[in-house]
Amino acid sequence: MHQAFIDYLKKTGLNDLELQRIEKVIIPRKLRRRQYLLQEGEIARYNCFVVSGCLRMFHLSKSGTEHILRFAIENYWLSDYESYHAGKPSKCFIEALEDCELILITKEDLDLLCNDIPNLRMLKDNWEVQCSDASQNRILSIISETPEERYARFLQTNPHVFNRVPLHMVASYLGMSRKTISRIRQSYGR
Amino acid sequence: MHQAFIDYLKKTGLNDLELQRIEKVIIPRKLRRRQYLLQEGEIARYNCFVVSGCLRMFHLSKSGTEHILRFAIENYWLSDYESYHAGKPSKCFIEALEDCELILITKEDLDLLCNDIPNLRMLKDNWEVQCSDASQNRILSIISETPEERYARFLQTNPHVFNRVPLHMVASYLGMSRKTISRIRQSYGR
DNA sequence: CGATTCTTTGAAAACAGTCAATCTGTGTGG
DNA sequence: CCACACAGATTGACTGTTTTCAAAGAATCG
Repeated sequence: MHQAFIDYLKKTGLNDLELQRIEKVIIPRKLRRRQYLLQEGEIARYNCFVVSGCLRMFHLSKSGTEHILRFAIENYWLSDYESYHAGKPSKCFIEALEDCELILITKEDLDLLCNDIPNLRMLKDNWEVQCSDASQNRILSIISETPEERYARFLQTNPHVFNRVPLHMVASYLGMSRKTISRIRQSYGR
Repeated sequence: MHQAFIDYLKKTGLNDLELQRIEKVIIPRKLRRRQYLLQEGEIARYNCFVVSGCLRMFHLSKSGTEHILRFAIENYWLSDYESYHAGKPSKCFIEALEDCELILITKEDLDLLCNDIPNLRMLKDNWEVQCSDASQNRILSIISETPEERYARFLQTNPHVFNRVPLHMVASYLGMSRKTISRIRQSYGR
């Protein structure tokens, strides 16, 4: 099942020997809708590549409200990197929104592999750069734009996510109530 | 003047040879209050280490409002990493809020050095992890907390920044108006 | 078809933003 | 040393928007 993962790696120019080393340590995992990959308090030991499916990472406040920090779909990497990097208990949950096929790698294995395989390291560095750019843009969006603008930006930037997740989760991701997102759609279209 | 920078590097266990290599390529730079290190449209060619002083990076919206993306004080690294990594024109400004002493390194030089000096690479990786953790927490804070809570969190997490920058910039960083931040202080103390 | 999940909607209340004026403290130059 | 300018902080009245809560309407799935 993890052929998609291999293909993804091959695009980056890894040779067969390197591929074999990677295949030795990866852990394929299936998740059904509503299953959790990570729960609050656990340590995120794995970085997770999404072969198929869709997940969300969210935080649960004391008052019981969920706040979505990220979505992940095919070809995304996902983990609670704060927990992953520091080895501390996570403050978040990661939940499958659809049935998922995932590839897990422990931080130890991935770090070792990255030391020996420059192309893999590049891949990882690129992903991290992408993430940090996305974070910065998201921060700017939240502090500077109106709800309308944020909605429009999300729709434009993440159409593939938008079409797969319930609207109230988009609202949660954008930091607005579902009432507000409904109102926007009314005037803004769709 | 860049002795502080050398000391900072030494703490990470670099040897003298490595230090010499680094010293060859760094560019000391002084900025006076209100001077810009980077302006919108320019490419962020440098990563910048703050020896002394305080800076802000902000975005200027079409309507003329400034939105602060980050502050930097002593021992922080700073750049518009979106521009820095991709070599694209920046959407932001970086401005000195006080007279500053900085150490600049071009991306090319830093990348080369990091390839040869594992300790330096670790240093850089650590900084990036810190940044991404901070971003994630900031996002969570904005989408899940009330202005009061965000204010309190900033006060607690960044007291050294808080005491050095004008209040309306804290407001801008937190994504609220100065009216709101004033109101909070009235009830919340100070 | 029944049950669950998702989306919209209404009315009331809470809240934050705008604008403009005032107040404060700092520092500069005459 | 004083006067003035300047940047920063607070305040008030008003406006507009968002949240809350709850309930009803759609849509989807087994």
